[in-house]
Amino acid sequence: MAKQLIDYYSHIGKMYVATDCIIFGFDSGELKLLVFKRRVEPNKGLWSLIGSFVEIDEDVDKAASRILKEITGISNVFFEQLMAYGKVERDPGYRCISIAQYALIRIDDYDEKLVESHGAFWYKFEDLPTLALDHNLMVLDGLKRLRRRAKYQPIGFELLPEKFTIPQLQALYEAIYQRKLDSRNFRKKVNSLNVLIKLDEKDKTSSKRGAYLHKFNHENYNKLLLSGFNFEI
Amino acid sequence: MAKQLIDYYSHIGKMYVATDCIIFGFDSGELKLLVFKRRVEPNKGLWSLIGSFVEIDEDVDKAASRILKEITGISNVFFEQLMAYGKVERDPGYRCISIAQYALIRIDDYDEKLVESHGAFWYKFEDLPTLALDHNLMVLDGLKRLRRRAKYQPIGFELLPEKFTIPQLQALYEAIYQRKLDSRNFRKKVNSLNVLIKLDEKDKTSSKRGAYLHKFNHENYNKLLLSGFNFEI
DNA sequence: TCAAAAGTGTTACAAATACACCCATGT
DNA sequence: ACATGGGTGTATTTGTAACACTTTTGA
Repeated sequence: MAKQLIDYYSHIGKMYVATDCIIFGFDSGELKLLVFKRRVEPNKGLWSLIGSFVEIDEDVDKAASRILKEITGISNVFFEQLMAYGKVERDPGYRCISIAQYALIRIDDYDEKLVESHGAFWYKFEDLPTLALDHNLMVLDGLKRLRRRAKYQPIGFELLPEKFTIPQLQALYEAIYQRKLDSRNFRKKVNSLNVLIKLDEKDKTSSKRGAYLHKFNHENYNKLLLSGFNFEI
Repeated sequence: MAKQLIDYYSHIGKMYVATDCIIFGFDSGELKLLVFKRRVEPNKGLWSLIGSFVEIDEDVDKAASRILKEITGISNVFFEQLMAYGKVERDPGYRCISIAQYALIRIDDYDEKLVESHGAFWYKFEDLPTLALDHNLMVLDGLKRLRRRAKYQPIGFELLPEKFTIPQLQALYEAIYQRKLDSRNFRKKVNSLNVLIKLDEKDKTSSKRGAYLHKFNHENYNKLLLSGFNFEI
């Protein structure tokens, strides 16, 4: 089949494969999405996700790493494939299948200049504008996945800076689920996981009293990932 | 970008897109997978999933429907995209990205002749042989997804015939999770969902006493799908 | 009459939820 | 001194898990 089909698409056109990144961030207590002014047709000028064609000698996930590195300057951004979008008419220009990835970023971390030089903007999730092509659909699917995933992996933690406070963590989960959580129950749950190390420092940026900073116990965190885990809140 | 890139891949080779189907079935109390003797290179003669290239003017999910229809003779097989597999070296012949789909079949339903004429075989899940390319990986990922999905959607029901008994339903879940379940707890849970209608008929194929047949209350079932749902067992 | 699967309830334990007040500090 | 967000404990409810016997009937 390989040989007969090496020119499978030649008489009818070409198949393109791209990958697009749904980049979630968390800042000022709000869930945000990184979007870009589109510089190419179709839909030039619209906001869109950032993406790229997949090179012929490049793994799909490598392509996503490459994009994320280019945009954020960080080379170990957490990301995971969402799914492929393969409707014929999804891109009016030509036949292009896009593999959507969702990525979680610690907004503190990323190189702000790089982001700005790419015409990017962090949109609050609720205020998201119409995006190019089928990108709004991708984003909705991405959020659904994020929510589901957050229940059986401590995935939300990927969105926080190295050191963070419990109220910040709670605000993150409130942003993901779009509802208020009870702080006592939340703390109880988080503590029971045994993955946080309380530091002696306080963060006073959001209150006079200050909240204790915490960091990860990566060892326990990894154990937790393996043993399967439930963060139903 | 569309115009500059219309020949993006021309100097280096072509990008192929295929879709492969992980077809789960359930029969004689066991979870099974439909596999095929591969008739084409690479890996000719090995068992493999059934798949096809995606036509240039064909939606990816339409391609999957087409394959499933061809093989099983059924046109409304339940299936869902798993994810795209995009490693460069996944197919040694040429660059081909495959979008894996997982499908659930009521083994009673399908056209047995069609399946046989395609060189297909229902393998017991535990006895699965080495499959072509990265298909074993796809299958493992597919099972993981099936298990996770079965917890928040009554997806397992798709694998059963129109009329089925509670013990059959339980055996199905036991096959999916590969562990014994307590029949009293199982029945309690199933009943609490309010999606089954008990019929007056009995199925006596597996016991002298016979077990009551049930069918779906599709209305309640759909409500359940929407309201989010928990089938932790 | 017996073998084999179907069907049925209760108790113990664990987890989720609901709920309200004092604390520390900068202004 | 007061406003603001941080931090803490208990009681109730809900759901999960463990557990064993009786029923039906064809062979």
